[in-house]
Amino acid sequence: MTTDTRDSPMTGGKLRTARERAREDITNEITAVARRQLAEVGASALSLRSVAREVGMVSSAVYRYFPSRDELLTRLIIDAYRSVGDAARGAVGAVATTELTARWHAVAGAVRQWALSNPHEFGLIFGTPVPGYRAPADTIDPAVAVPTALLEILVDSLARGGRVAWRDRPVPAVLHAELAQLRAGLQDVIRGAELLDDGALSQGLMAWTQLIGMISFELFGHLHNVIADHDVYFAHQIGNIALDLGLAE
Amino acid sequence: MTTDTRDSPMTGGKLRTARERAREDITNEITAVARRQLAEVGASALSLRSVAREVGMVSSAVYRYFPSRDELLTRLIIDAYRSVGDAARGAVGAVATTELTARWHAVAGAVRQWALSNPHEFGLIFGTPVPGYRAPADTIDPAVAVPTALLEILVDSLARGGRVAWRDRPVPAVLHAELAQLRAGLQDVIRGAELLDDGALSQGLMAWTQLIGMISFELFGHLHNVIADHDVYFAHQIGNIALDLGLAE
DNA sequence: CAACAATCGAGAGCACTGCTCTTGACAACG
DNA sequence: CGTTGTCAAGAGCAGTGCTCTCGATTGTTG
Repeated sequence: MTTDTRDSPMTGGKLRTARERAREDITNEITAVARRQLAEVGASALSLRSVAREVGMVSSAVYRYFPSRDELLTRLIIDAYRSVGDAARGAVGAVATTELTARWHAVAGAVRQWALSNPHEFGLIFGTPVPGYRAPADTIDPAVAVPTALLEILVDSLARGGRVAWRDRPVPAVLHAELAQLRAGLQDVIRGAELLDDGALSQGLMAWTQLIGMISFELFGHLHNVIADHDVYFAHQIGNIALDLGLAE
Repeated sequence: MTTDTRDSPMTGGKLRTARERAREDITNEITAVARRQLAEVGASALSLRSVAREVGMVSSAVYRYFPSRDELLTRLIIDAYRSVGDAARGAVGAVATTELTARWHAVAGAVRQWALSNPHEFGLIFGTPVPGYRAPADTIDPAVAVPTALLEILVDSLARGGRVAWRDRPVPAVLHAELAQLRAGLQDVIRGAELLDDGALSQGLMAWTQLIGMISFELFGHLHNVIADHDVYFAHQIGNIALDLGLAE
């Protein structure tokens, strides 16, 4: 991505000499330092001035690159989504495609391990939203990586004859319509998404909620005085969820 | 509670004239104003100075009543737990004890409605923990109200012959021991807690996680571009969870 | 009742924050 | 070469949590 120099549609294109390249470098350095400090002190205590100090600039100079602290946080949110998405994809890739239960455990465990290793980043994206939180236009793309990885497993399972735990409940019409729309949107990103009938899609969303919910409980201290060995508890519950999803052997 | 004057064991007992009574009044007023501002601007933007201003004091005076901002927040956390616990108990009390599914829907809906009405308080207790977060010594008591209400329903169901959705999975020994300890602790607060076998207790914890997880997703914006009609989605998933719990008819 | 001790509200002050504005230096482009 | 746009630096503003000091009020005790 550094070789190509022509092919400039209009404004961007080739890296416009020092200025433009320096700007990108410095922007990256600021976000890198910010990410480091975020991991250390958490989002609420992250100080733009402190980041500037570590980078070696004065605080007002940072505003040339980020219009506000919230925009910096938004950038960190995007990075965090990308990071956890990469972790999930990497874990899935290390397991045979046909080993559905193993894949489910792999992605769930990878997300949890990522969260345990980066608690403040997890809190940033799954905890209380920051007040001046940026519109999710740029965030939605990387945010869907984890649920996509989950639903892909479910789709593969359905394709191989797996059936979600049956519930003899009618799906309300309005929910049916919503799920249909969601399924249509998923077709662009998941091959075979049409296999996700209402029950499967609901259960898939539920599994995603359960995964993040369990990690949140563990990380935010709600398992205190409830469960001490989080590892085995998590693994067991994740196994139960796999049964709910009816992952095909 | 204002009539009695004797009966002082040693230090506290009767309200020790003006000083002590004024102190309690002012403490309550500060927390009341803080709670109001919390609901308005959220925890991260809650300013001790702003609270002091609204109360009519100077900021340093507030420190006579709360040693730090974090202690004020801790107090608000306790209040929030109490508030949501009251909401849950109130909802449960309005439903016939034998209507287990209705009770489950009632408490789940009550918690969600409370969260929608008090999003910042929900974020305070179930979102990213505040950095200087106080030891949970005072918070555990009111924090168990909601899960207790849930497990009580499950216990009643088991007593009436209900059976949690069966999963043919062995429970690891260490988890079995943990659940036994948890069950022992629950005996003090839930009559019949011994009916909660490992599977039921696991599923009960899972239901609690699902409930809070779903509300978190809704409130923190993770259902954006996923599900638009949160009401029907929530109700449907809560109904599915009821089936998992095997609530007896 | 008077003297002492504890408590309280107010004010000043410190170090810090996000953010704005101005100033002077440098690079890019005509 | 000169003009224009970008940049880092500094000063400054309003706000924050928190500490300390200082009178004033209240409670307790000799």
